[in-house]
Amino acid sequence: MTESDGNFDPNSGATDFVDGILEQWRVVAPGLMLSDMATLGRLMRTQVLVVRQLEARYARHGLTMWMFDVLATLKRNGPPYRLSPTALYSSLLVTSGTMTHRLKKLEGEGWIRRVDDPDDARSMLVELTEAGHTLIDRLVVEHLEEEAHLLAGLGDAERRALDEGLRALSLNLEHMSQTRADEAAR
Amino acid sequence: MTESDGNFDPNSGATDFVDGILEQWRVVAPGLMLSDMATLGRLMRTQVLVVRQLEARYARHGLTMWMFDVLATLKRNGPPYRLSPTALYSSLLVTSGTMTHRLKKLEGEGWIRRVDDPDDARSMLVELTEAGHTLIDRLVVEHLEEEAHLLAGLGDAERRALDEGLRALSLNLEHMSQTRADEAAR
DNA sequence: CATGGGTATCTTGAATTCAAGACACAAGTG
DNA sequence: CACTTGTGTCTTGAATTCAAGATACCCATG
Repeated sequence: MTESDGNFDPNSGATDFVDGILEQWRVVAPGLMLSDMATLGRLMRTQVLVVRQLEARYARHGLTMWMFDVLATLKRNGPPYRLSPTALYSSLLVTSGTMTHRLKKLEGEGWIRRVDDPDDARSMLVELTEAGHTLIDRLVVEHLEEEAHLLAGLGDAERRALDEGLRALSLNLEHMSQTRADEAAR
Repeated sequence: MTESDGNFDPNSGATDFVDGILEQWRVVAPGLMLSDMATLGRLMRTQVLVVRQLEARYARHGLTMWMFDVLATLKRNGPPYRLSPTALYSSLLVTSGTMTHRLKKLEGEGWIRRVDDPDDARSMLVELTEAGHTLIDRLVVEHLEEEAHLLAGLGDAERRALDEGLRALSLNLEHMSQTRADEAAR
């Protein structure tokens, strides 16, 4: 109970990396409201650690996370397993140029194929090849395994708190960027 | 209540982007355990959205997030506001090469300075300049403002769940990578 | 004090990403 | 139909990152 500011106390005994950071700030700049920094700092840090674990898993097959992301997006959209580059990069939060590059690589590996869009001469459609299907079907299982592994150490209450908290944040942020987009569109 | 699998239900009415993804998987590949994917998918996505907001804020001053990270690390460590490159890149989860590049840029802008370590001729020490102090003192306040803004839409319970959940995940992941590091060191 | 293993920093080259813009086609308006 | 505006994809150049290795120095051991 060494909380002297207006920050709330996340009970618990063990301290993580971010706790150390907060303690440093309290010394150097007393009086700052640090609880938001704590939460978002953990978001940043855990994201990096999760990415590292997942990347290590994909690397066993000579793959990277972005390859999984693209193939999984094509797969989960269902038959005919075909999407436009625009749909892909919008869904994955990257730019069109990034997607062009990714598709070139994936096509070179033989996991996707590009076909002309019959309804729009500007557009291409990207679809999974047979090899692509085989690959992503296997990878999804491994992906879920690895994710389960990453969360396996959490208790039931923690697991639930994490899910509810992230869900709330997700809805909040999506609402915010939606609002921003609407404003920009006027 | 359209939950047919063994996944638990995070109550609530509104659906976020990840809910849509899960629904697609349920159709294409029924029977998968998707709750872990949901949680970690939200972690990934919210991280990107948070980074975008913060970057936009730094950009007002012609800065980027990694600049803030380095300067803030130097500041919060307190007098004499001096750290080795190794301490910096370890703390920030980047490689030594990345830190070399960052320090070169920051030195060019006049926010840090490199001095020889009197105790170890292999080492340099990086310290904040006067300009660096002025800059980071101002930026920290803005940073906290922006973070508060990002979390402002959350209710009390959600806010607390997010914090506790991320804290548990953080401890769990740090423990995992610690274990891995120990094993590798044998 | 020689020497072998360990540490700290930097360099190099490749990969990935983005922003900005080029270009072609689409679609609505008059 | 002509024209303006919007959309979809790709190209280009710069920035950032990492992995791997080079180099210099530290330190414990004999």
